[in-house]
Amino acid sequence: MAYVKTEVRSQQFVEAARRVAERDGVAKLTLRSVASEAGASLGILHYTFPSKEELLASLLQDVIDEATFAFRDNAADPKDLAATIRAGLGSFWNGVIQSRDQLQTMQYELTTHALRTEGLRPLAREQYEQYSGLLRSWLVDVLAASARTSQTPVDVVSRVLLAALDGLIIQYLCDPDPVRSVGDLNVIADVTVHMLGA
Amino acid sequence: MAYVKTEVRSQQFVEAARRVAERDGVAKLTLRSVASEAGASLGILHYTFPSKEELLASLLQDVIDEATFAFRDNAADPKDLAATIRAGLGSFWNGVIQSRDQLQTMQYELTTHALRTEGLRPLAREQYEQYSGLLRSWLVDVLAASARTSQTPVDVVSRVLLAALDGLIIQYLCDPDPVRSVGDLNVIADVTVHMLGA
DNA sequence: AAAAAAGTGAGTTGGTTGACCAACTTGTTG
DNA sequence: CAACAAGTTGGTCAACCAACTCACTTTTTT
Repeated sequence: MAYVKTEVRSQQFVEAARRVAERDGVAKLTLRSVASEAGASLGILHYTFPSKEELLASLLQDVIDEATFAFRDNAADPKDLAATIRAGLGSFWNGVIQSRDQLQTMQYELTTHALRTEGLRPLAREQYEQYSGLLRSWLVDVLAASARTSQTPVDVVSRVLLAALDGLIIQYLCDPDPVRSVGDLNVIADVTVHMLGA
Repeated sequence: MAYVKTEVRSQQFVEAARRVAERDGVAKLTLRSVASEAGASLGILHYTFPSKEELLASLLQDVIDEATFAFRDNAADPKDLAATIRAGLGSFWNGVIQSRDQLQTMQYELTTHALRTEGLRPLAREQYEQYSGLLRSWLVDVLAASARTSQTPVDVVSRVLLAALDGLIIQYLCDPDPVRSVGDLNVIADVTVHMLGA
């Protein structure tokens, strides 16, 4: 095993942990499985992450940091706010459908695990603050592009929108029907426009 | 341990399993912990449920069967559909807030577990069909009371509403702020009325 | 060249887990 | 009431697990 700075090694382990958690589930993530996945010895894992909880905290943080909804790709049309919203949500949903289900499942597993683990609970909160924050800034941009202000507070809209998308993902995981989910998504888009007050 | 029919024993174990899963998390639900919780020996548990998966299937089925949103308590006001919706969702949300968080957390744990377990996956689907079905029939009743028809297909409305509520629950679990959540809920109520086409 | 950092691999401790079984007790039935 | 089915018991099993130690080697830094 090559000699690299702990910082780098740490990142490698986090990536290995992510693969394991995604493939086998958070419940089956053990230090051994992670070490094996990373092709490293158990000793060095323990050297890098003194405890399993610290590894999981880093994994969750990594998942949080990575979250960047692919909204910005679509240029905001100043004239048609509704179309911009629809396009943004559409490209987001494409990402969800294309990413294998296991990634989404892992996120819920991580969240519930964090809720059950005293030391990780703040991260669960941070996770959702990050998500709604991303949606919020997207909405702010979209509104700015069409020189409007929202009727409902943007904070509220972003949280409700996040909630709807979150629930839609769960339903999609339980019954992966692309047609149905896209139909539901369009209604969510309409409803979002309505909240913004069009 | 008294001799009782397997059917009864089975129900006792499911109840014990529910208590354990709720209190300690699905991950910590072991045959031993369930047997101990039920005050029974490990052997009789294994006799009643030949495998852990069968026990979990029964538990999930039990959770599904139990689901009855407390909507019907509020009489539908034929004149004010919006108020009826708001009242219904409000009483539902009261139930969520009053029920210890752990019950909700357990439901997500059960769902993700079912998604990861080949034999249980159909139950995850059934779970969400049941939930959206309950919302659907409530909406149908509410609409009927005010002699209206929905602009958006009721199936779609019930799924989107379910999604929003589901997501709201997760956010509430991660950051239990009653004031914020009730504010968000009211927006969801408005949006629901909008979907129905008022 | 010395010190510090990174990595190794084997081993220990003290557990938990799901599955399984032989023997036993109780209930039921012919 | 004998026989059989149903229910119950305590214990065994092999596998796995997290956490940690330790003596040691290799690499990097100073």
